[in-house]
Amino acid sequence: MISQSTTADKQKDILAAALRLFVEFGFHGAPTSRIAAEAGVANGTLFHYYKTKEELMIALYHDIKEDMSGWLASNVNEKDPIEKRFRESFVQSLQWALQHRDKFYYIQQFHFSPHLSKVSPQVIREQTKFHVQLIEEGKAAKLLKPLPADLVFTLVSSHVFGLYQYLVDAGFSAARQKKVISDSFEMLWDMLTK
Amino acid sequence: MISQSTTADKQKDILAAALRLFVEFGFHGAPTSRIAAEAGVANGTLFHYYKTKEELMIALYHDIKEDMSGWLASNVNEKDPIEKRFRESFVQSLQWALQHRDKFYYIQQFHFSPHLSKVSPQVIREQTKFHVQLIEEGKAAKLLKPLPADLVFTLVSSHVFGLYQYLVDAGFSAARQKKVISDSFEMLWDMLTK
DNA sequence: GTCTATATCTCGATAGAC
DNA sequence: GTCTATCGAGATATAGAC
Repeated sequence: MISQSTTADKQKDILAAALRLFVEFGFHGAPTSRIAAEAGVANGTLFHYYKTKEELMIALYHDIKEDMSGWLASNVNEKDPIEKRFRESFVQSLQWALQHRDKFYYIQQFHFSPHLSKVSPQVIREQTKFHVQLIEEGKAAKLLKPLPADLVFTLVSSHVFGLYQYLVDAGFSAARQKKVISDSFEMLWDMLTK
Repeated sequence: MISQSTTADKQKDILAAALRLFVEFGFHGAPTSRIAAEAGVANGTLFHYYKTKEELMIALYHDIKEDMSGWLASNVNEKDPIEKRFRESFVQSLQWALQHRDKFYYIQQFHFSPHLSKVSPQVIREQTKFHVQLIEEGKAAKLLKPLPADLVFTLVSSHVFGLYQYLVDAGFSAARQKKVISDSFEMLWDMLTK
């Protein structure tokens, strides 16, 4: 019988504590001792799961990336027409980010750190595949302008990042937020298609 | 007579070494001892100019920001019509970034770190004033769509960041690069005006 | 797998001569 | 202002009992 422990999953606790502390204090200001303490595990336990602090940082990065991909996979319907999938990818990325601000912040923090270089480009490429394929489809269907897919991907991503920052700073109501997201997508779509 | 020492300016050396090491190894991986060594000054000298490591990080941030502002101020002509100034701000921001990659990277690294919170929002606001005013002007002249200036600023900034990343990854020739920047601005401009 | 205890080291920061 | 010398604290990581 497979062990289905009802006790706390220490590994998840460690990742959760690491997320909280890295976001609040940065990689520099969050010692492993404190991460272990806040996760409610012994110091040695942390190093049992992650051989080094950096390994923990990278594992956390991957964990969050998976979370994000899973959300998109289950909120974007592969049967929908291209434009709808495009719109949903955009909207749902923003929704996920707004509902997981710590995680989204961590991704950015990690991305602009020397630790990113420890993640193989291969793996990073893999993560964008979903989006790049959608863009290629859009180009093939003559919906999108004939721009390099990488450029389109970059511009869309930036649009998401920028809009996210704007919405966080503005602190709108949920309804207003939805409207701004929708309008912004329209602008982006026009830019890429007309 | 004002002292015009011809000997090395230690403070500048420290900032230059800090930039190099922070970019390569991150805040966590760049000890003050090594920064001092690489700057060719004694450990104590570093702490004479900057009381703490964080103070050094913040000073470096401001130093780079000033550099960037200075570049824009001297490359965007206040007498030009709005659209030209808009375009020049965009193009020159990218040119500066591409020619000062370390500095641009540092700004981003700092921006997504908890240390940013040590810089007063007042000061950050001040840094965007130049751009926001230009946007307000564009709105008043009915050139730009009637969108919130903060939103426009955010979208333009993101566009610059994204395009920068694309160009760095692509490694085009100078001529090709110029063309992509120009075309991208056209797309952005259409999005914000039509 | 998990804990306690601890080794080893390095870092940021200070003191004080020059 | 600049240097040498050094302190004390706290960091990552390991060893070994349970």
